[in-house]
Amino acid sequence: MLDLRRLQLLYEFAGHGTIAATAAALGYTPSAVSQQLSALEREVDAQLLDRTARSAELTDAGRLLLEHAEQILAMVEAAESVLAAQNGTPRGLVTMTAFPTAAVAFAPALAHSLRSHEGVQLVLRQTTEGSGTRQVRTAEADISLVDDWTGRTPDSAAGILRHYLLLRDPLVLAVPQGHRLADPAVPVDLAALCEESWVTAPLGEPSRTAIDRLLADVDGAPGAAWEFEGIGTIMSLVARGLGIAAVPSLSFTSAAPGLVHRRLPGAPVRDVYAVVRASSVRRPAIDVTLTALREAVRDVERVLDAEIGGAPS
Amino acid sequence: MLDLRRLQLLYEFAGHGTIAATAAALGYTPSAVSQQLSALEREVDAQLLDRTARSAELTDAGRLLLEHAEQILAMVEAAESVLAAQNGTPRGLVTMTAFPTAAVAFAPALAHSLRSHEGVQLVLRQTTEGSGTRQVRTAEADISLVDDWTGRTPDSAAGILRHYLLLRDPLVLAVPQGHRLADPAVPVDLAALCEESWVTAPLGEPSRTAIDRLLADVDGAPGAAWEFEGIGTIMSLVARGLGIAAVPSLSFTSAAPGLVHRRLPGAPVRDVYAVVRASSVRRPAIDVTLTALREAVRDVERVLDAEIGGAPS
DNA sequence: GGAAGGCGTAAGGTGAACTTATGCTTGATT
DNA sequence: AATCAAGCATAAGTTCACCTTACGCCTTCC
Repeated sequence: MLDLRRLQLLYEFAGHGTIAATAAALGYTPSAVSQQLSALEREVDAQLLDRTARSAELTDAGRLLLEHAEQILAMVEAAESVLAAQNGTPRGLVTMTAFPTAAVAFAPALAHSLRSHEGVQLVLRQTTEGSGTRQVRTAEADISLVDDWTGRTPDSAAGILRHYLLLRDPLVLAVPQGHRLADPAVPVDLAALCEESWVTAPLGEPSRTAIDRLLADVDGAPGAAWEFEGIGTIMSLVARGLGIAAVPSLSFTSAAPGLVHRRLPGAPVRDVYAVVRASSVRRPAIDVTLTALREAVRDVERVLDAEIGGAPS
Repeated sequence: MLDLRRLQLLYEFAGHGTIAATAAALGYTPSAVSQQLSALEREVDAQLLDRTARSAELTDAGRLLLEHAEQILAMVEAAESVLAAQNGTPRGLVTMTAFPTAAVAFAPALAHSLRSHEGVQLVLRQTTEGSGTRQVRTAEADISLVDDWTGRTPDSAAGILRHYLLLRDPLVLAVPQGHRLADPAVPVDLAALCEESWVTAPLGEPSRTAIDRLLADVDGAPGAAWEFEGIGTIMSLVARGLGIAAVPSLSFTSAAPGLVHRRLPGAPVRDVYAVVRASSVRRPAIDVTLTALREAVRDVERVLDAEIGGAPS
């Protein structure tokens, strides 16, 4: 293994021309320089200097090594300065997963908020139902956006995980334009809703369970004519007049035109959390991503407020 | 100044994932690795590892430094292997100067002989009258080809310089095709030559002095109708029938067609030397160039022999 | 022909780096 | 729940590399 200090010495020697001058320039004795250059020669097993009684100059091999040394030293210097320059500024790869609605809802605002941090590279991936927390635990992801319909504050697994509440996302009614309920003047009556044609998520999905519960409170059930997977599919079918649906308000960030939303009295609300390992909270890149996430949430809330009217309680 | 061994340690750590495994792989104790990585952190003044009680992993800064370290280490390795690979094989820049005739005469054969030494880069430059030796002394050139009409062996300046006799180059007669003297059967009579029309170099040039001396021996002088500078010019004028000329035989390596040569009885001969600093003889690149030069001389002699017939005495 | 300047080697001291020893924390196993 | 094993950090000691001092050799300049 070559020694950088000796390469530096070779470089300085090439600049000064004599061992004595090199030593003087670096604050060493000539003897030290001579010994170190000899050691360098032993290391590369080649004669680097042509030594006479009163002078020493580079051989061809010395010049060859010098060329490489200059490149290497320049690269080392570059590495040092790069590291010094962005000491403290966040940087690195952040892997984030999110349930589908959140992924599409926050992605644009997130990208915008992170644009000022050039060194931070974000990978955003959709998760299937409920695997987000596991992914954070196993370090498959650094951050995961998860939703919770129970309203209980999640346990943070003995301090390993940390949960940040991002927003509360109520179920709202989606109706096609021109529908009777699209008129804001018409009150939303839960009991009457049961008579409508519904487009719903399959049984077992949290949002389906939530609307079933709500209507069960008034002793009804959605006229579940159509069951489809995927909020996007459901919304587009509603827009085409197939029926009405109950969807989380977040879905309206990417709603097709021709859709009207109505607030549902007493509607269930889901809590949207960011899950992070406690150990990675200190990482500047994670920290920056989390604040960017909160910014993105504010952006989304502002858009939803303007569209749906009135912040979700 | 960063330390390469520590960068290597960082690199190995990144590959093994744990300090203990890194230590085991390199034959160190875990303590040593831990201490050295800590030292590296102090050097760059940044936290490179996220250390917990039972694990340690790279931070973003660590990964950043790792990227640079990989490049640097690769470059160092390349430098080492390059130096090792051509240890002993000649290499480097060789600067050679030569009086004009020799430069054009030897250049092609030299280029051919040096083709097998990829690392040797030759710069060949023409010199003006008599400056070759000075250029070698002052290290403006490594080798210089000089000519000497005196026949004395040159002094080597107290061992600093070294002279190698390359060839003896006689003055020959150049006549145009169709000229009376172009017939080999016609004997060359010095006294009769004085009646010819001559193309000569200007007074003071060694070749001019030489022919003047030769003809003075028979109480004559060239009918110097035309004086021109440059052997090439003179030869081409002779080829066009302007007159005859006496030129060193070397000039015929690049003679225009339509020229015939005749040997001059008792013609002066110049000695062509290669001058080198004694200190640089040991340089492999110089050594290789000198042997290539001798090869080139043999090539040129062979060509001249075939053309002029009979080696110059 | 000294004197000076430059280079190399020998010997000695200092500091860095590695080892050994020890303790702490965490995750797994019984 | 307790013990064990694994991994990391720190403290102290030892070894070795590197720098200095001292000295000799050679060349060059006055």
